Order: sequence, then structure tokens, then C-alpha cells
Amino acid sequence: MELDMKYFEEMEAKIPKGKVRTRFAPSPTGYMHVGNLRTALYTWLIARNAGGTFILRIEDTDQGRLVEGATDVIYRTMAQCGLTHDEGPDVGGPVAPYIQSQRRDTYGKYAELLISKGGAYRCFCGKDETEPADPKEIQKHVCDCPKLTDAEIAEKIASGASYVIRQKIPQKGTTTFHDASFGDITVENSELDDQILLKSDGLPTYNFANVIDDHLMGITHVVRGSEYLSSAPKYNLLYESFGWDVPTYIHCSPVMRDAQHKMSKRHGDPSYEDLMNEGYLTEAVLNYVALLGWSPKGALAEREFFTLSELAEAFDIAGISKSPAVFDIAKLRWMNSEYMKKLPPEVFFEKAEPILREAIPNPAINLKTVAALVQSRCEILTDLPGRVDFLAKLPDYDVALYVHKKSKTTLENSLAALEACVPVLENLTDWTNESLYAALTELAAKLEVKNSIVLWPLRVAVSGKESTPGGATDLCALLGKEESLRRIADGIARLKAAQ
RNA sequence: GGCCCGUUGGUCAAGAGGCUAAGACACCGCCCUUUCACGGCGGUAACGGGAGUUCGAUUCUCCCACGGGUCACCA
Repeated sequence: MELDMKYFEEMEAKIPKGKVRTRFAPSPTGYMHVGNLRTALYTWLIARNAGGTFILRIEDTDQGRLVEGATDVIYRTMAQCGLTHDEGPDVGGPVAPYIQSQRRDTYGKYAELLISKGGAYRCFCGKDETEPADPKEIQKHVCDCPKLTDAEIAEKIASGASYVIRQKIPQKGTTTFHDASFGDITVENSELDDQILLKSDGLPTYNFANVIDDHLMGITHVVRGSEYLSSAPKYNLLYESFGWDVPTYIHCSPVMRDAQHKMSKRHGDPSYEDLMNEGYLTEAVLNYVALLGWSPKGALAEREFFTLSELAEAFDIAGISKSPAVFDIAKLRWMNSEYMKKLPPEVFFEKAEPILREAIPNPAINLKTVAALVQSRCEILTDLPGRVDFLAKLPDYDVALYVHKKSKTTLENSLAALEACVPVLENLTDWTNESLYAALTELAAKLEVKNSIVLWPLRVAVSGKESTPGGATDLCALLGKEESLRRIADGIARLKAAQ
């Protein structure tokens, strides 16, 4: 088989050199899980930290698993997160194409090149479906195909026999692989299998496509999940056979759902999109995910709030953790609430308005005021309806709410307080929070009771809830005079019925 | 099962031979207060086990246990 050496020279000539180049290479499954997002983030951060280039490559060599619209999810997620790529299928670049299914010829040619260098061989064995007698036995492919002569191979091909190309692993010795966070890992070559590089459909396997593309795209740092750690030594052998430089590998341990399970779609763990739909803020998710498996060193060690660009500046490979990290939704909620509080009120209102409008159809209620009241009291946007729905309609509630130990309220004094409120409020002309507060504290003073004796029952009467976004006067101001008085009357009725 | 990797409080984690073993979330308590929240203050809680090396091990070595990963014409 003749090799077109000029092709390889041209390909080599296109490889950008001298700068850090990283790539995020998802396979389009239509789902960006949290672990994936973290890998993308770290990869992006390494590039940005070094002033390098970040590349998006789509790994779609498995024709059986293509999912419609899946690449759109990837583009959309990356864009929303601000993880901008410098090269990729949609923006092009010096080493295009960036979609593996469009690079089919390249893999075939490089597989041939590898054969000529003695690092691979054609195997005509067909699918290996033999069940090992002992299931505990190591399943390694062993056959006589490597011994086939050129003539025999030509004959088989001419007769239409299908074949795969397998990596030829040395029988003896050891291979040492270096990972930036795990260090040196040495394995016996006898443990390694002659893995398939090129499938019988002519498309490469993940392991082969990766090596070829990473080299041809000039990738300097490869970030990937630790599930690939055990196949990494084979990569070294591949690079060695080709005579190429090995990039820096950074394997990341998985993001777990609990101590023994990875986050997974099957178990209903949230993807990035799910988190967005649940009302989390992208910035909070990125911040949280960045710290799940990485922590800053030195002066920044105590810091926990980072913007994307601050992360890019602070990020270092040495801070990546080797052990798996459990995804803690409670901490994400907390972090999200911190981000919510920091949002400028206009921005918060913009995000909250549609949700508030749906929960409170009543046009008389000022949603801006509601938003201001609720901004510091919700962890995620989807908490909102449950916190404000009482404004639309007074819920049925238990009079026990009127009894509050700390405020020293009882059913009896609550009733008295509400009844005392009525004339005061009826006569109040300026229906604002300030005037309400002034009038009601004046009432409490006149009755010679603590403010809470008046305000607690009032808040319960107008809200019917144990917890509300604001105090009694905030709520009255929001509800308006008529509705407030109506609810107070309702409360009085409930209390009387309970006496 | 073979091979590889990992193991600091419930969770995320700092630490890199000598420290009262940080910090954050969660939890609990107190204060503030017009509820909850916010805020402030404080508290409970950890180096998986066993041998070494060393004057001294959470930090180094080995063994064990546990957990994870991997052993596909999937990535």
C-alpha cells in the first residue's frame, strides 16, 4: 500500500505551534451534565489563563449514537456560560474540520501510516463474541493477523474481507504515562490489549481519533475524565510509534451524586439546562462547579466567589483534586442565593418579573416592590411563586399561626390587636409603608404593648403565612387599603370562630 | 477477578514531618429584629486501620480495608 507522504507533510505543516491550545471535545449526546460542564470549564480556563487558544471539537464517530439537535445544546450551553471558543465547527480555524465525522479520510491515512511504522496491523478476525470460559479471565485479543504477509493481506482485501486496524502493543516491558495531577503511572505492557483503532466501517474509535486530532490540532493540554486514565498508557505507545510529542494530560475525577454514584441523567441528576430551568444563575453554577474539584492556592485559598475572568486568572492545574467530589445541591443553593442578592435590583426584577406575574395576576400589586422585598429571601428563582402567591389570594390558614411565643401573641390578644387596627387603618389616608408603620407603632404605644403584639397578628391576617417576604406594613402597603381591611376582617372572623 | 486511581468533619476542602488540623455549606445555640430572611457572634463535628522510617507523623514507605475507574468495532 502506497503512502502519500506529501499528505502527512501538509497536515503537519498546518499545526499551530508555540501557544497553549486546549480543546473541549464532547460527543453530541444532547445532554450537558455537570461533570461535562466542569471539564469544559477547566479546559477553557487553562487556555485563557495562558493566553492560549480554546477549541471546540465534536466527537461523533459513533454513528449509532447520534442525537438530533445535540450539537445545538453544546453550542448554546457554551455560549450561555461564556466559554467562548476560538476555533470550532461553527467558526472554523486553521486545522478544520472540527467535526470528527468529517475527518474520516485523515484517520484512515494515519492508520495506514501507523501500520507502516509497525505500530498497528490489520485484523480480519471479525467481531469478537466468544465468551471466555472463565469470566474472570482477562479478555485480550490475540490472533495471528499480525503475522499475515503483504500478499495474504492483499488477497483478503481483494476478496472483500472486512477488517479493523488494531494497535500493536509490545509483548514485554512497561509503559509509563504522566498525568499532570496523578503523576507517573506505570503499567505492564502485557496488561494492555491490542485495541481497535479503526473500525470496520472505516471510522476511528475514540482512542485513535483523539490521538490523531489532538496531535493534528496542536493540542498542548488534554483535560478529560479519569475514566480514561487506564487507557492512557496506550496513548503514549501510539504517540511513540508515530514519533510525536505527547501533550500534557490532566485527568479529572468524576462529579458524584453520592459517595458511590456518578452524577447521571438516568438517576435524574440535573444537567446544566435543568439547573437553568430550576432557576439557578449561570454565574453561580459556574462558580460552584469550578470549586468542585479545584481550589485556589496561596493567598486565594480562602476565597470562594469568582467571576469567570477571575477564575481564568487564578486557575492552576496544581489545584485540581484527585478524589471524586460529591455535588451538593444545598451548597449550590446557598451560592445561588448569594448571587441573587448581589444582582442589581433592575436585573433581578427582569429575571423575576415573568415568574411573579404568573404567580400574582392581580394588576394592582406592584411587582417591583414585591421583587425588592423578595430578592434577599429566595435561593433560586423557582422558589418565588411559593413565597408570593399569598399576595394574589389569601390562603386558608390555621389560627394557630397567631400564637407566637417570642412576640407574646395569643389568640385573645391577636383578636384584640386586629380589632384595634381596623379604625386606625380605616382612617389612614396616606397608605404607604412609612405611614402604616407610624400609625401602627403609635397604636401599640397607646395600648402600651410591644410593637410585635400588633404587628405579628396583622402580618398573619394579611398573609395567612408563617413566613413572608416583608413585615406587616410592607404587605399592607402592597395589598392596598381595601384588600388589607378585607383580610383583617377575615382574620377577626377566624379568631372569633376559634374562641 | 486482573490492572490503575483515590481515602482530612454529613458535604466541598486547606494542609504539603512539629499547627489548639484553616475556611465554606449544612446543622445547633445566642444576639438583633415588625415574622422569615439578612446581619453579627458562638458551638457540635475529621486525618479509614495496622506496621514501619523519624526525636516527632494527617503529611514519607509498606500492607490491609473501603470506595471509584477500567478491562467494547461507546465515548
